[in-house]
Parts: sequence; C-alpha cells; structure tokens
Amino acid sequence: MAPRSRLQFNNVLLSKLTADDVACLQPFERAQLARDQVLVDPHTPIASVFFLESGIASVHEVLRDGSRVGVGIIGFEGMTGWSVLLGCDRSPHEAIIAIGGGGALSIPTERLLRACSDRPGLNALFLRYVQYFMSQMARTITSNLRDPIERRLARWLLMNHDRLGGDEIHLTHDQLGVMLGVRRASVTDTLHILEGERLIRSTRGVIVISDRPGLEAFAGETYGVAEAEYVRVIGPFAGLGAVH
Amino acid sequence: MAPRSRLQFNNVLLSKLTADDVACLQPFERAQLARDQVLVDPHTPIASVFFLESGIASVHEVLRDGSRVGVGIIGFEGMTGWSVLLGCDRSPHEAIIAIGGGGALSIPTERLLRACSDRPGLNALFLRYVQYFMSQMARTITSNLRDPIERRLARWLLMNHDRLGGDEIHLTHDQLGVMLGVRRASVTDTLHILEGERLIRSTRGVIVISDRPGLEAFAGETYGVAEAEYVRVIGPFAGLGAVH
DNA sequence: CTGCCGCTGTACGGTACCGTACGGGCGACG
DNA sequence: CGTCGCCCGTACGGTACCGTACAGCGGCAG
Repeated sequence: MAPRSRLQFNNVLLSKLTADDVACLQPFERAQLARDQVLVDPHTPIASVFFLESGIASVHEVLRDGSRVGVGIIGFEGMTGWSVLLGCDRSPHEAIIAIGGGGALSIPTERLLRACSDRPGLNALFLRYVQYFMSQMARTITSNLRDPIERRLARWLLMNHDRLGGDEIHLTHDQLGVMLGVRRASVTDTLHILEGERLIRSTRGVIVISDRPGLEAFAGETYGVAEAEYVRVIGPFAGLGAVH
Repeated sequence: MAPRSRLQFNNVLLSKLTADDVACLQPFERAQLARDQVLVDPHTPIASVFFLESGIASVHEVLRDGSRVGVGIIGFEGMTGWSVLLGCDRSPHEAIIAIGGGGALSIPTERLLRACSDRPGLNALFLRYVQYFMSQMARTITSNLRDPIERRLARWLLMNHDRLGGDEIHLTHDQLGVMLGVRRASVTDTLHILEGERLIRSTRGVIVISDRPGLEAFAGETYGVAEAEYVRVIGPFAGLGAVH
C-alpha cells in the first residue's frame, strides 16, 4: 500500500490520502469558520471546496419562503462542494456552519478538479464520500418518517458527537429544530425527555452528552447504519469503527 | 458538438451519449422487467446496472424488521447501480420494480466501469445523474417533513407520470404507502381527496391522471425543483424542460 | 445599572396522522 | 362455480405532533 500523508490533517478524507496525492492538492488555504458562515451558496458556482478540521456544517434545502430544512451534516470526516466532482459547478443546497470556531482547509475548485483528473485515487476517495452522504440522506428520510422526535434528536446528537472533540455540543434549540424539521418548542421538550433519561445535560446553548451508550440504545436502528457505511467505504474515524 | 447516438434508446441517459460512447458500452442485454423484480440487492455486489426504457423502479431502505421506506424513484430517465461509479461495489439500498412490463438494457458492472474509465464523457454524464438523484432525495426529505399527505401524493404521482408513456399509473395503494411512508388506508383516503378535486381518477390498481396542470398546482413547491435540476444537468425529457 | 435581544421554558387548543380492524369486491385458479 | 388472495373502502379511538403565544432568564452594549 502507498504511504500515507506525513503532514497530519485533522480531516479524515485528507488523512487517507497518499503524500503524493496531497502534494497534488497543495497549497491549502486555512480558514477559521464562524457560525452561519456560508460554505456553499445554493444555485451559485462553487469557487472553493472546504475540508473541515473541526466544527460542524449543516446542509439545507432552502424553500421559497426562506425557511430551511436540514438534509445532512458535515464535519471533519467530510467535505463540502462535492457537486463539482459530479460534473456540476453548483449545488441546489446550502452548506452553512452550524458550530463555528473550527478550522478548515479550502482549495479552489479548479485546482481540485485538476488534481482529481491527474490522480484517480483522489477522485475515487471523494466519490466514496458521496456514496456515504447518500446513505446519510436516505437514513434521514426513514428516520423522519418513522421515528418520534426523541429518537431523531438522539440520532442527531450522536452524529454531532461523532464529529466533535468533546462531549459538549454548542447548538441552540432553534438550530436543532431546523435540522430535525420540527418546532423549536418541540426540541426543548424533547431535550428534557433525554435529560430525564440521564442521557444528556442541557443548558443555555450547550448540550452535554453524559451517557453515549445509553443514547445509542435510545436511538436504536436509526443510528449506526450510515455510520457503518462510512467505515466501510472510507475507513474508521474518531472511535467509530476503531479496532476493538 | 459530437454526434449523438444513431441507435435510438428509450433511455434518456443513453440517448444523450455520442455514438462512440455507446459503442464502447455495447453490447447491451435486453431484459423484460416484472413487478417486484430486484435490480439492486442491498449490501450485495452489483453484478449489472440497468438502464430502464419503461416502467418504474423504486429505491428503498430496508429496515431490520423487513419493512421498507421509499427514498427515490427511477424510470427511463435514469439508471440503477450508480454506486459502482462512486467506487463502491454495493449499495445499502434496494432497487425494485414497482411498475413492471417494461424493458431495460443491462450491462455487466465490469464492462461499464471499463467504458467509463476509457471515455470520460460517459462517466461524467452518469455522475451528473447522481447529482440529480441527490436532489430528488433532498426534496423527499423536505416534502415528508413539511407537506400533508395530499401534496406528497400529488408529487409522487407527478414523478411517476413523468416517467410513463400515458396517463395511467398502475400502482396499488400499498405500494404508494411504502413510497410515501404512510399507512395504506391513508393513501386510499388521500386518493379520494385528489379525485374529489377532479385531478385524478382511481380504480382498482390504476390511477389515471386527468388534470396534470391542476395536480402540479396542487403539489406546489414540492414538485419542480428537482426536476429543473435534472433538466439543467442532463437535459430535457418527455416534455419536461422542452422548448416551449 | 439599564435596556434589549437571543435563548429557553411552558401552555393551549387543534388536527393530521397513526394502529388496528373488519367487511366487501374483483380476478384467478382449481 | 366456488373459494381464496389480493385489493380497496371505511371506521374508531388515540396521540404526537403543530401553530401560536407569552413570560423569564442571561448576557452583552451602552
């Protein structure tokens, strides 16, 4: 197997690349991401793609009345702007920073595309991430249809937890409402339920995961399938799929 | 612009290819598809991909208890098994014939992949279809969350109508229930509502679209966005996006 | 200190769904 | 010609949500 990149990136995709592949992408521009920063503007040419190193971006559909519905989540395991790899210069969806303060590596679309055409391994890895993202979306469809809010919330918290360093998740109830497609008030109520089960603690703007295994049990079938797909097509990350 | 295929296929993707690209894919195997025939078996290597020429396949998540949830629809505008183009030999989802009696062209995965690596134009077209399919899924997420069943049903009927020759849709209420993620009984009730609005007529096993513009108006924002994306990335088909 | 704004808690009636169930018609097959 | 399996119609109570609304609390700016 080819040698892995020596430069350590905190982005999982980049860390799976060979040093040669990484060299072909260089230089990256480092960016510090603030909450609500837009990484992909819908229906607008994508100038750069971002590889997050920390923090969370969420992917939204934007409706005509300006309201938003969450369709996916991206952290240091992924990237934004994959549409350009599918031969499209833009995306119908918005990618926006939900949890800021983190860093990211960005690269102009043009250079990414050139690198991908020169080095098939690059392209292949990123396309497998697209495969994973479709699994995530599919699971969101079924979870939204079949699960009560508590379970969907548990799933969403777990997905955030996977992508963050510690046990603290800095999200407001409003943001969670958008991601889950429910009222802000429903989020409040539901957080209290999870808190009553001693799975989390919740204070103003912060949710603390206090019983991760319990949360997984609570989420049931809704969490785990897409994550297994990630491990299968990309590889383990942050404890997920780690050797036991 | 390069010449298009002279051999007329009833599959939109194939019809957009140049004759040289098509030659590279040949020979196709022609298949007649019966209802409930499985085109993609979840978590199983994909031996062949199918380009439908008529009929409808639906894409499902399969849950542990064996129940299914619809996440997408494929007709003569698309293909099954795109996972292999994303570098994965299998898919977590099932593709199964919902409306049979139609034909399809199939090609072994291996030959497809060889052709795609020889001819970038092939690969690019199919990847743009993946981009469209993600739009379709995203729209399903928001529609399931925000729209009452009537509107979701209207959307689903329109999507079927786009992919069929006439105004008759041969689907049972059960099948629609799976696609929409609702009870069979809810489908029955909702069909009566649409019938009351004189948008459709419904008899045993058959739904007839009698007022397509009315149905579009009824569906509202839920229908049209993903379809526009198809026209943008692939091109017009069957009246959709046709020059006016 | 004061005011304001963003975030959270809570309440209330309303309704669009669900699970379940049962009966009846149509078509196929013996 | 009877019977069986798939479809469809309809009913019923139950509940998990929604839209809306309002009040309290925390922190930041002035």
